[in-house]
Amino acid sequence: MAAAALEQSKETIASRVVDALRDDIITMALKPGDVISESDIAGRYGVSRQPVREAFIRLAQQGLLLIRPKRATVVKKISPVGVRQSRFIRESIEVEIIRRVAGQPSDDAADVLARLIADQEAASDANDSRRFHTLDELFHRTLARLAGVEYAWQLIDDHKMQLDRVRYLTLGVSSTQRAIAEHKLIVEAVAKADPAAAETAMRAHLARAELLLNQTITDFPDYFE
Amino acid sequence: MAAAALEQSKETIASRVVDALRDDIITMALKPGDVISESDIAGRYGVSRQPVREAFIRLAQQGLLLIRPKRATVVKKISPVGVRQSRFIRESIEVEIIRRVAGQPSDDAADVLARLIADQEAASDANDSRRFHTLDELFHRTLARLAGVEYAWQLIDDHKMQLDRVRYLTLGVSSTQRAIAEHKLIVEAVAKADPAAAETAMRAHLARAELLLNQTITDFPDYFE
DNA sequence: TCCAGCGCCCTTCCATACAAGAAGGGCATT
DNA sequence: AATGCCCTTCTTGTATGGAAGGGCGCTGGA
Repeated sequence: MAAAALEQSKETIASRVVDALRDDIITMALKPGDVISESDIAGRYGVSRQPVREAFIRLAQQGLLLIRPKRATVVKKISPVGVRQSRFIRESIEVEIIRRVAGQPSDDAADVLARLIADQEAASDANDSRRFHTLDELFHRTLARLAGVEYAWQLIDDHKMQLDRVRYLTLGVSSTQRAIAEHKLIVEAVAKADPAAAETAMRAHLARAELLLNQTITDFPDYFE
Repeated sequence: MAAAALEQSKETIASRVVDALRDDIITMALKPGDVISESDIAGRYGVSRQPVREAFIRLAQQGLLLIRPKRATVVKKISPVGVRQSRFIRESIEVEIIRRVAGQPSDDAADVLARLIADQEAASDANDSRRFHTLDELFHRTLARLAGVEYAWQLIDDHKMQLDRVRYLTLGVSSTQRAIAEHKLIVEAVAKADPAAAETAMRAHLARAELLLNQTITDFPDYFE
């Protein structure tokens, strides 16, 4: 794991440590089950234990770390049950969002979404799966904005980190072509102002995460509870 | 505000402070906009600044406090937009839950729910609005359990704190009779295994929170952004 | 060979001291 | 009288030392 010096630009040391650790966890530089300690991380980044401790608290609340008092702090293993329930939450909210958007589509909704899909195709052609992932996220976030509940997306974002770890393990595996086709189906339904079709398309799209999860559990059993 | 000594039973000092402060905030002993400081609370409870500081961090992440670096820490005012979006999230999830429960009702589902409603009627007759509120929460939580997504309720619970502050301001005002009637409608739909009717009933039930919010904003404008 | 007890080492937790920034009031200058 | 500067006094942020407790291995006995 890269003991890179923290970027000196941010506000407090504690928040820099939070960002650095979260990135390490999501990118699997810190693996589920890894044991870390305050003094360990403190020494690695050349800061005192106090800001590291506060970073641990924040990340523990986000479900990425597990602080076992007087014992140790470990990178939380991924809970299949938790991931499935996160997916349930996401599906509930995104279905409600797509119903709203398709029910009362704004004038430029379809245009904006179509443009995003075009970008995704470009990223797919360039085999840039990292960028594709970013655009995929932006697509869903844009839907939330169009429904007037962008704040709700922040919630999904928080609880999506678990699934993001799974996704990172399978970067390049997932079929971008298929995801794009599904996005197109969703946008078509929005253009036709057909909420029922939009809901069906969205559920089908999100259902693929279940397959991804099952595949990953068999590939990396040690990372799961 | 009562400077009661923290209950000595819990785990760490920090977690005790968290519980005490959260309770003070939700019950409006600490009002939105109130300025507090680490040393202030530390002196009040007879502990050092450190655990108080960690409690502040946790509560800030839950959206109850706002830490303004080097300046002060204030009890967050209630954001109407935030409350509405929390309600959107809750409605999305609870609708999905009730659809599941009504779609594939377990044998004893209706029985369990009917028993809860009976308790609510007892609490209502006794004018025990505090207990009624607890039972109301248990009703919804039970639905989540029946749908197999109890974890999802924890999420709602976190984001419900804002609305709980609103609710506390209007304790006794809300019509318990009406809420009970709505609960009965929901259970009837579940008993009939009619997801569409259950969804309609649930949406109607949750829609009342909007009225509560608007009423409270006009009654206590200082507590809102 | 097995097992119980003890002690070392590691962890997180708490207390205290110091540093750095922000804000407001008083004072001097214009 | 008005305005700009400084200084005092808050606040939160960071560093460090010790306290409390759990885990694990060694050691002594049976």
